[in-house]
Amino acid sequence: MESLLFRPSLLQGESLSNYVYRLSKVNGYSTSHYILKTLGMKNHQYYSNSFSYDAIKNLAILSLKSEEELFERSAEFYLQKLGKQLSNIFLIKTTIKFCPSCYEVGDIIHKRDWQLTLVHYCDSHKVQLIDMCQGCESKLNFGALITGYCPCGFHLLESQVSHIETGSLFEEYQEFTYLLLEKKTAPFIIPVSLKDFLTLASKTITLLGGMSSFVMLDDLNDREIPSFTSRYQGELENERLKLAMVNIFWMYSNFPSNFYKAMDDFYQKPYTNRKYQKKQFETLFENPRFEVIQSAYEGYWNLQARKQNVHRALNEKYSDQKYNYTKKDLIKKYNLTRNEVDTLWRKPRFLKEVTRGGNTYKVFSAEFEHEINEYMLLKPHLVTRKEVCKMLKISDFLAMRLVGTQLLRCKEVLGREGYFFDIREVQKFKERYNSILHNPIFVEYGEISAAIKIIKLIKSKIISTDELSIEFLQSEFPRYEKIWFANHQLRGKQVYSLEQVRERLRVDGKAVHKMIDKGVLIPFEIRFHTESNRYYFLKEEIDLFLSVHIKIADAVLAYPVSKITLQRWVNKGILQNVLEGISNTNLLIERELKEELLRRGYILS
DNA sequence: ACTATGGAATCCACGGGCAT
DNA sequence: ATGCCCGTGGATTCCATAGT
Repeated sequence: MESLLFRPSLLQGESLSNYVYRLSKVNGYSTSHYILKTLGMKNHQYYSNSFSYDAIKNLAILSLKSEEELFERSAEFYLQKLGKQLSNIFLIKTTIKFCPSCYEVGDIIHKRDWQLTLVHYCDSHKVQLIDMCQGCESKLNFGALITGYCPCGFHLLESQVSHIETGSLFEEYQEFTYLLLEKKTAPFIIPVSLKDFLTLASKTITLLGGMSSFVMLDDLNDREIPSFTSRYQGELENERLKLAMVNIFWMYSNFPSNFYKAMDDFYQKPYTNRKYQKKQFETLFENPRFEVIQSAYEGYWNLQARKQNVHRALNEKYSDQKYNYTKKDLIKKYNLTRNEVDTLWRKPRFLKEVTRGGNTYKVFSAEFEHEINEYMLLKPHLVTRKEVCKMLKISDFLAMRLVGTQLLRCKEVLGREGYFFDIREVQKFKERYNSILHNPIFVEYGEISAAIKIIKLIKSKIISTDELSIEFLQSEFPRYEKIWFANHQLRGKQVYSLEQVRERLRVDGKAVHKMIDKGVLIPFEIRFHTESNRYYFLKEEIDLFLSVHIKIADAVLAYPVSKITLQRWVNKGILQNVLEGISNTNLLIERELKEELLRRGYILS
């Protein structure tokens, strides 16, 4: 194989197919057929500017050019640079775009960069590229450029030229893309390479697809941003792709203001669509380069979460993606001892079974992780029962009584047996109730038992500390005593089952269980041999509970105060919500409410 | 000017009914 | 028990108004 007689130099930006076309022309061939045959190329490769390694090698001999500089002009240059995935989206092969002004001059009919769907105008003439026949509106291929005619008979030289609008966002966008093509990086939110920008664009379109355009382009009637995930669609709708690309560019300019505007619109999409698109977009953040966008994006969802506009599950997605922990995981993460971890593994409710490699393992379910967190916070404050006795100056026996009556709560210490207490709770108990515990007036009522009962009444806000006079106790105490502690045996007592309590309180069974867990209701627990625990409640106790508490909705009817104000008082801690963390209903203590209303002058005595 | 409050509007999540 | 649907409660924001 020998070199050709005439070997023109490569022109600025021309595609390799364009060069082969010129090479044939200057050497006097009527078509490119001869050269293509010599190179070992098929016609469709020529049309799509796809040159194999062998073809380029042969062309280098024919033209006396280096293989590198030839390769750079082929579509494979971008295929190599962007990878297959991005090329599939952004590199057009079967159809072409052309510049009518370039075409008139005749030398350059096709440029390599015009194969990219992000380029829409010719940088030397500032003219919009044409991608379809203006006679029949069908797509054009490279063959049409060579012959000069669309198969319908329309002459390409008769194409109308439209100049780019100066000062438009579209112009700004195109200048940016040419900067990307010329240089390695261009300034964007962060300095981006072509590949970075296309990655960003390919993910972003999942958000924008289907939304109405943020940018006005006068030559487009249809203002819905197209999705170009389907390459076929993308090629057919090249003009609309322009709209998509400019919108993507718009979304990240004036960052993050426009970004948030776009996110707001995205949020209006139906949830079922949104959740998949969201997931798709988030794969962008696998690349750490887009950290700035990620933090703005997460900021947006956090804001929505604060507004209660998104599901909690969506919001928590960022905080913890781990679902299960192995023993090793926990030891490492929380610096636990093996003993402590083993204790956790003895609690079936924390554990899940997973199958890995055909074996079944027990793992710690991350949904209970907060319990470990609480334990870690509690750990430094734990004291033994002996220390509690010292602090409160009480006997070991009384300490056990306080535990039995739930006035002091035992804490579990992982990996250790025995009774442990939170020193802060003990301290609080000491400040509030130690004087009562040691008050001589309870001697009359059976000493310690009476003191415990009274503390319990105060804690339940049934009586206040001001009322602790001898006279009061003599007159009122037996009644309360009867209600709360008369006899721990249920025989002969009127009781409610859990089901009945549920009905009386008008709440769900789950809520009752939560109330038991949180100590709001204190049940009698009866353990049957064959069944799980059954709960019973004293009828009087439940009736009392109902009579001393009031729902916000009922309070609004009973007192001259608005729902919102009561909600605010609860939020500020002015009023206590006894169902906090249990139900979404606020249940107030009516006595507390009345006092507050009186204090603020909402009601008179 | 600043704070507290109420009303309207809006969202999500829960509770409860119902079917399975 | 579990899943689904629907009504409703609470949280939040914006806006207007009253009181200081």
